[in-house]
Amino acid sequence: MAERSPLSEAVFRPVRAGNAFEETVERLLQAIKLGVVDRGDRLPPERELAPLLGVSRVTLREAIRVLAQEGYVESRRGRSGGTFVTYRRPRPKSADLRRALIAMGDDLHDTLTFRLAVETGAAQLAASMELTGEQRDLLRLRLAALNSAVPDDYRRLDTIFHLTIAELTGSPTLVAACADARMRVTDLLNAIPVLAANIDHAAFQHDAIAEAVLSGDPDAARQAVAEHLDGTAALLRGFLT
Amino acid sequence: MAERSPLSEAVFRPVRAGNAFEETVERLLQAIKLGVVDRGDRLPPERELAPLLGVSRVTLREAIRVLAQEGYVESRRGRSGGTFVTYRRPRPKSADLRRALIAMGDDLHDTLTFRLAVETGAAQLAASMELTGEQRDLLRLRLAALNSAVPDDYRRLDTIFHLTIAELTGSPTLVAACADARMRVTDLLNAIPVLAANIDHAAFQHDAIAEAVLSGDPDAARQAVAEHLDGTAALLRGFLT
DNA sequence: GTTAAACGGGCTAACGTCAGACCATTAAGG
DNA sequence: CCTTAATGGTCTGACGTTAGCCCGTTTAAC
Repeated sequence: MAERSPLSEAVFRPVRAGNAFEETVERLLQAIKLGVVDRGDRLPPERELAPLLGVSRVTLREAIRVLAQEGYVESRRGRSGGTFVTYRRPRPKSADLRRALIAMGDDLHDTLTFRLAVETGAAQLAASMELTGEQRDLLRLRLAALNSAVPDDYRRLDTIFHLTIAELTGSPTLVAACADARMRVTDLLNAIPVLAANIDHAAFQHDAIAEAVLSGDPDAARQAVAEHLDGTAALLRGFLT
Repeated sequence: MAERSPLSEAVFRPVRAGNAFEETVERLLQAIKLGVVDRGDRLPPERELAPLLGVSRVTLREAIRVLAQEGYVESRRGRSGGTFVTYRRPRPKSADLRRALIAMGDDLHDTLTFRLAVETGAAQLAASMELTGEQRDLLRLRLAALNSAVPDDYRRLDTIFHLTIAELTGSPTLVAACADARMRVTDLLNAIPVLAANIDHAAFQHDAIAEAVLSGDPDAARQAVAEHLDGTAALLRGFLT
């Protein structure tokens, strides 16, 4: 009789996360923090971006205004003007991390679980598909970029590598889900120092993931992603104790 | 430079699927068609449901009005009144299925891929967790209900069984993702006749899934779900040729 | 039998959002 | 150098959405 149950909660959950303005800010932040648009890059012109986001130009501009005030972007007028990303990842501080972790509360388990599910699912599927030459090249390219990243660019290229796996499945919904999942841990990851030892370890795992996907070994791909994400999850949970 | 790429598309996709009214209709249809609220069940009172959906009562009532016109629900006033589900799954017609399949177009691959990813991910995770006695009982209960379902109730209880797996992970986001994925194939599944042979085969697979989850065998759980969903996917794709 | 609680049904005034037109600024192209 | 295209910046009028209040109906509780 539709008592209060997780199923009801899943279906009777909010239809929208906030008002159009807030959601637009959030989405632009996602693009910036995930590094889909890098520092110095230009956002699409307002007249293109607004319809892409399904929002009026007025609303989009309000969102941009806030981001400009917060120092994420800068707008320039005139031909070959536009809105440019100025965001710099802040220096990681473990105090930030603790605060962010505590702020997430119960959502931490939800977030990490969801991320593990969608990313392992994506890797498994990507590895079980017939990939075109272009797709293989793309994955290799992204892996190489990640492996030769300077520390400042590391998180950004790591994100893009992970999303590339999802991209290979050809499911836009799955890519979006992985992007959302990643976004929910971005602030946490950005607060973790990028240490050489960690990078080496991660690089090893990234190679394993790419290798498994390219050689068409679904189980190995899933396993490699699971181990990789479990490492991050354990690291984060460790800060909570 | 943020060219047109799957990554940009993922992050510069619409912030909302439609207006509040349309999304509310869609969500209520989800609740009804997935069978979270069964025929004869009452929806939560408008004054409770509106805030749950994050929408004003006016908007909710407009959505309900449409659903009432379409014959999905009926409202009664007075104490112990409310809005009651009257929806009956229509007789499956293969013409409906063809039409629905063609209408989905490219979304079919996206939908099936996404569903496979999230449901296998959920099963894998559920099987790798320490389940409480209550959780184990819940899963057994839902499996038993499904196995003794009359044909009319079959799809509904099948949906609930699948979502129960996701529920075990304790991740509301993952449950929501599975519910969304399921919703996107509901119309297709409802257009497939419920044949005894298919049910038997599915029952076998459902047992395998539950068994794997309960005995804590992640790989078997994932595998069983994958086989189960691949069967459905193949069936659907078969109708397209 | 009376009362009060729990519903759906309907108003209104304020606010958010939209589409579209127009202005201001800058640099590319001729 | 001048023109024009491409951008951000601004305004207006219409529409969707909201919060809050009150009404009408039904029935459970007393």
